[in-house]
Amino acid sequence: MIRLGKLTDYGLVLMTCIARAQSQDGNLHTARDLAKVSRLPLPTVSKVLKELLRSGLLASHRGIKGGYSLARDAHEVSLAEIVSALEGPIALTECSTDISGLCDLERCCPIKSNQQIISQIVKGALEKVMLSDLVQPLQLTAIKDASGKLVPTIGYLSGRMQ
Amino acid sequence: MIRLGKLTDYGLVLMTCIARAQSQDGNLHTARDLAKVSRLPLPTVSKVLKELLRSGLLASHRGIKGGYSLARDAHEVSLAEIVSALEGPIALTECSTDISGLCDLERCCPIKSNQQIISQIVKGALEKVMLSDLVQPLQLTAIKDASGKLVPTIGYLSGRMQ
DNA sequence: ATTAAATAGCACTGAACTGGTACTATATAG
DNA sequence: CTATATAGTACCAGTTCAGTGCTATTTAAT
Repeated sequence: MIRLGKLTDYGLVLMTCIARAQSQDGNLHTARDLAKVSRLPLPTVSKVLKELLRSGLLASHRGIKGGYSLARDAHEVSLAEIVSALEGPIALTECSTDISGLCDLERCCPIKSNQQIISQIVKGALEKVMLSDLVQPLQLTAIKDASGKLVPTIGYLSGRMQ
Repeated sequence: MIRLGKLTDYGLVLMTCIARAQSQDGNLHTARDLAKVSRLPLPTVSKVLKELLRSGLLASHRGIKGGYSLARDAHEVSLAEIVSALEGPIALTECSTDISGLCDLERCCPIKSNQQIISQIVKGALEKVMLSDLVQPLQLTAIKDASGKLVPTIGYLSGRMQ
């Protein structure tokens, strides 16, 4: 299984919660409130929010009446950014990053260039989905590429899905 | 970083090695030979090959003059299959699998259905790349979908890349 | 038949990573 | 000045993973 850490999962949930609430009241949201809404333990929520802040995806305000809010509009934040913020650069293997010296095979690895491309494919897929898309239900659809093959993509539902 | 275990990485390298060699001589390949070619430690290579065998991606022949070979043509094995064989079902989070009871939020998780779709996107991307594609260099290209957006995809190089 | 070489299938271990927690410092509204 | 919130760091425990070792089984060649 291609793993995404639990904290990243929480991050997606929290960002979605903030985006949902913010579209309604536009206020700041304390870690305490978000923990209650998301039903996640407060310390963990706090930790994740700090990470998201550090990456510039959230804005914060200290002191009493403080809290967190989205730094950008939900339409302008991709899943790739959220994942990168909590997991580091998106790459399927260490070899796929630009950092060298991580892999013994580096000199002669037969598939290095291909791996980078594979990572790019996955990254591209995540870049296509925006935070705003998570606020409302999505539907998986497919389009045909130049050669007639089906390419999975996403789109909004015209009716209700669930 | 979306992680793929080292063993899975090795699996991709080994499958590629076998596919490359097989297209030339068509013989069986012993774990020992593959370890030498891939420059990976023999015990680990052996372990990975056993896994790939168990998943039906490889065929084996015991005894002296034994070895491994591809169970299917390289054109008919997708990366998704290789990854699944070594990592389990492709899903970005446990929530995305069909197994229930793994997540406390299950009852009220606000983005469960979306997560399943996200996993599907990534899985779809991996299903589009076949083992045979790894044997020769790939190039990342982009096509336009119905709405005019660019969709990352892959294609062969007309010239030399490296 | 015997032997050598190869896969099959365990079970084990050491290390790294991750999720989670605690504590202290800092800022701010009232 | 105080209560409440974030900021930052450091730490701990559990789990997972890569890697190893050992034994059984199969098979070709002698």
